[in-house]
Amino acid sequence: MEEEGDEEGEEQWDQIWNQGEQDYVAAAGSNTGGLDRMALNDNKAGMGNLDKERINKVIYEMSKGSKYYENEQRKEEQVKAKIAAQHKQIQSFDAREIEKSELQADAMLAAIEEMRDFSRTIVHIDMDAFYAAVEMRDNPSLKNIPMAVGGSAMLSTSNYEARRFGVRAAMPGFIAKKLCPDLVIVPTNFDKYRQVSKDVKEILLQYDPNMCPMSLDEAYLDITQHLAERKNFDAEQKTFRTADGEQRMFGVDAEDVVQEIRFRIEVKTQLTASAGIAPNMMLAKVCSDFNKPNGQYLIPFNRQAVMDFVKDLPVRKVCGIGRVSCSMLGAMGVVTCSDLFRKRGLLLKLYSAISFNYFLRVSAGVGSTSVQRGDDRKSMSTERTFAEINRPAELFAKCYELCEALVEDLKKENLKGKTITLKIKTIKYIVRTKAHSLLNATQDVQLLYSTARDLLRTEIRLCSPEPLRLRLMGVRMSNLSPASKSSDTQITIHQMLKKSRGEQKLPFGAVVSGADRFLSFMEQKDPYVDEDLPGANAFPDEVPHTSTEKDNTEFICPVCDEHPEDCVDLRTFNEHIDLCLFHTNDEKKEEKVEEKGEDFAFKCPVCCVVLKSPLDSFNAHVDACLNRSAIKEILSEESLSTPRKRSSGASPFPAKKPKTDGRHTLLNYFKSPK
DNA sequence: CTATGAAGGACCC
DNA sequence: ATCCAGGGTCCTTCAGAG
Repeated sequence: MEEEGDEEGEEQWDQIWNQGEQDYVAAAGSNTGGLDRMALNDNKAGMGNLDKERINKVIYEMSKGSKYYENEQRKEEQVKAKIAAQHKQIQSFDAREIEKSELQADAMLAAIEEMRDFSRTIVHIDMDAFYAAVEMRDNPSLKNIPMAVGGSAMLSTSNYEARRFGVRAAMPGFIAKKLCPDLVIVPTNFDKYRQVSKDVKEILLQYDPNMCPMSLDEAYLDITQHLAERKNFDAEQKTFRTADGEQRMFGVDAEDVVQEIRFRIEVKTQLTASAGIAPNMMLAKVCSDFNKPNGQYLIPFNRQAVMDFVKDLPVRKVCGIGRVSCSMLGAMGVVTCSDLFRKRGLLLKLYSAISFNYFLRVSAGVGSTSVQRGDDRKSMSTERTFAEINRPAELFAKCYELCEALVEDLKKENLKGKTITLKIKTIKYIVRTKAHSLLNATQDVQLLYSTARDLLRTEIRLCSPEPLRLRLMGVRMSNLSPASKSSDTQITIHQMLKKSRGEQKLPFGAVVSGADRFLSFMEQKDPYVDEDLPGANAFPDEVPHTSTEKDNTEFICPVCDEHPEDCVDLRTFNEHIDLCLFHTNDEKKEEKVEEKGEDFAFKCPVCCVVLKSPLDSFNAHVDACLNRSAIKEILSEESLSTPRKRSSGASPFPAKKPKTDGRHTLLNYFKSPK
């Protein structure tokens, strides 16, 4: 979107350009109960102060007392504490230190100046109120009325009518409705936006084949090459016509080219775009916001022009300096980019090298000039907000759902990953993440779930005997690598279990737990068993009276991995899980494993070897077994090329292994000569 | 002492 | 009556491993 939700520029910044400091001071307005981060926080010109006050008041009235608001207050306190700590630190510096730092900073600045580059013409294109504009285009009845795209929980963007009421992106729909009772909220339609985005991209690619899209509605271009070639264009190559046949010819300068781009976008999509033209990406981005909507702005390609532009530019306008940084900087009197320079001595001492370098570059108006498409993605995730869930069984079920969804996405892009992160948000909006890395990357639902489930289980236990009350759960996969061809043909644990199910008695260990089966009949969708299971519709509280037959093999507890005999239906099963969670601590569990050591053997579902190792080791073993190609790489020998054929006598795993170094034992084993 | 993984945040759209 | 998203990236800090 062209605005971040808490800020935007609708008209030229004339009135707001020098307003940074006032904004900062005024932000702690009385209407928001002193909570800066709740305020409308807008820079919009053309909105009377009265309106602003009213809007902030409505937002505050709607928010105060809510769990959300309380959490915002908590976060606000944290920021205040950070600022206080910073203040204390500042006071500990003496003037000479600062002077010394200034000299150092000047040296760095000289290096930055060295790298200043005016040779590239960078353009940032930004579609105006993109989602809203698309919806209005496709449904003219939405034009001229305040509307927004999103849901009652959150708006993605709003049209300009709605913005007059203070309705904007990143605002929950129910508050927006309060601000503007006539507001029409239409649901997002990403497929449509993607299509429009594609149409726009097609145009942009003609000006820069390496064009770099940042999202559906914005992109960076380097039109240097195009400008050079354009000099030899004939009239026809610079002429475009509207749908009505009205034609227009464009010039050869950067501004002409951008006019042309925007013209073509509008002809093709009936949507307007704004653009910024500058010697680097940082400036181009700021510029595209300058004459929004449907405008463009160019910063002349010389040092003086850049410095003039940057002089009074509020740091908040710079991409990368957000709400928190802005108030931290504001607390030491830094509001504009030139303030960054003035306070360079202080900043050097206060911030990390990376941050400080970034600040210096901003102060000098220096930014990146290479619009390289970022390489491959780093992570993939799914998360969902829901009405409170606190029953463990339901939490595990949600977790499984998310894992399934994530795996589906991973497979779409043919990716596998090593690190699994569970994200939870409590009903108090407290966010926590827990991560665990596997030995080898995987794409397998069961493996993903078994890991995520363990993380979730730990969290549930952590707050025991209180229930874990969540409003959001998410699963992320990182440490990604392409799922190789060999892994396409690799035997999945799914298939493996299907095969071995008949002859194998439980336990399978942690890799395939009871939760899987439990979930599978809850969802009427069994991951690896074809037969129908009882109680398909029984979740969570309804007892499947239709099945009186006692088949407790299906009730395998995701906590203790056992199938307790007293579980005859879902109700008793849920009770068991609760009991298990709240009365079994980790020590007990480990004792159990220890105790049962001898008869508690796991049979690897992949290589069929029986392992008498702790659960952790067993998991590690299966990880390894599942990824035979990886093993091959480690080995590059013949001995384990067909792990499944190994005789049961020769375990591919050290029989007894201290579980503390489980992570590397496997590797060591493979490396060491037999 | 350093390279690394986990956890937590800030930011962006 | 309802009562603040979801998909990413990058940076910082901390702790334990090598």
